[in-house]
Amino acid sequence: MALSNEVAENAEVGRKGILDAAAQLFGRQGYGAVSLRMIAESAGIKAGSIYYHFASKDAIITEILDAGIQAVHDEVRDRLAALDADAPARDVLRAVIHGHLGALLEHGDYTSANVRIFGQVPPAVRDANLPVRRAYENFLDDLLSDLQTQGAIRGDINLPRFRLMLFGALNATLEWFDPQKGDAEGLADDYADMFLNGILNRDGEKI
Amino acid sequence: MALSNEVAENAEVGRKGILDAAAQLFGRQGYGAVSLRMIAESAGIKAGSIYYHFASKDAIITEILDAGIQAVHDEVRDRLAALDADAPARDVLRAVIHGHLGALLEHGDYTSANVRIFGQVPPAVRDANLPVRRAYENFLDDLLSDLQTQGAIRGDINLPRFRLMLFGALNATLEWFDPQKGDAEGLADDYADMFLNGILNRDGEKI
DNA sequence: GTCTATATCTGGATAGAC
DNA sequence: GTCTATCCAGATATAGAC
Repeated sequence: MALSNEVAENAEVGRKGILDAAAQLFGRQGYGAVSLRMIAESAGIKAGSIYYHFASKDAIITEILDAGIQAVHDEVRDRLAALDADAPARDVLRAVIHGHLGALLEHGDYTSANVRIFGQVPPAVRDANLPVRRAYENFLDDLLSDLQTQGAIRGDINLPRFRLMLFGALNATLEWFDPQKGDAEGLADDYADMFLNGILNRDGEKI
Repeated sequence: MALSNEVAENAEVGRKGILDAAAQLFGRQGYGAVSLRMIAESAGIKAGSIYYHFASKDAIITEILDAGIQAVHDEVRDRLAALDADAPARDVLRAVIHGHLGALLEHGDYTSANVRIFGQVPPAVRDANLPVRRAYENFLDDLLSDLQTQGAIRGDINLPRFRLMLFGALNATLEWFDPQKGDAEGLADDYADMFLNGILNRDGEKI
């Protein structure tokens, strides 16, 4: 009986256990600071065993990076799908911001690992992640383009530049926001308000 | 004659040569990817010689991080000082954005190194950089607070949160903007416009 | 599928000659 | 102030037992 139990326990670690442990460590400590020994210990196995599942450290990173983008893309897509077909532009943009920020701050080590370590990995690994990134960028650019054509977004806004600005601001929240202490949805509300309406007081114009 | 020339050449490398080489490499490749041997080679000396000037790799980083923040702080302060005393809030905020972005993108390896590697260095090094960061943050918070009291910034804007959002968006430009190809001042104009006025079309409200 | 043991390399750091 | 030579710790990765 002991044998079959041990086998079952070992089998549970496996590939996913390594990926989960690695994603958590990379997201918190960065690419260079995390060794295969640390990943192995966190996953409950020995360092050498990792090579049964992955060919290299970079192979692990590559998979984590792709999963991270995909999770954000999926979350944003789902929130948009939940809207009414005739939802106003404000709600569409809010859904994007809430989805992106929610995936980043609340769901998961893969998304935060992606944001944190993408700039630190070797160029070859970065290149491998580009197709998935591009797909998400194109998805958003199409959406924004529609909103601008409809007249909801000002015509003089440079859309790719706005997207880069938005991503920069949203992704940077990882560096200081703690979802345990603060309210991620409230943060998304504040950000959406600033992006959509600006910070200047317009009382003078309205009156 | 040869002797004195050689001494002069060697003396020119020294402390500053090491810092400059290190800042450039760190800013481009990240903390973990840059070794002391690489820094030494780029500075034109051997790795062992670095320890005449610095006690450790972290001592080099610490100095670069402080210089980076200070350069941005100085640039923003100077641009504000160049304004008329009764300059409108729009111009004050524009000066901040132009100064921060200008220091980041055009003047120097130290500022970009700071943004790129701050999240990668050991905690002790990060802590050492905090006082200089805090000083810049407090400087901006005081400025924003004045503008809000005057009624220029909407009363319901959470100022520390706006500052974090602003920094996130501005600092992220390092990841994609190339000042050789694009116009940094034009970029600052676009960003300032989006932050101050928002991206939504307001024609309907005005008419 | 995981273990132990180890090969190989590269990193930061030190000592002493010049 | 810089060089050469070297120590030592820690990294990725491999080989073969179980």
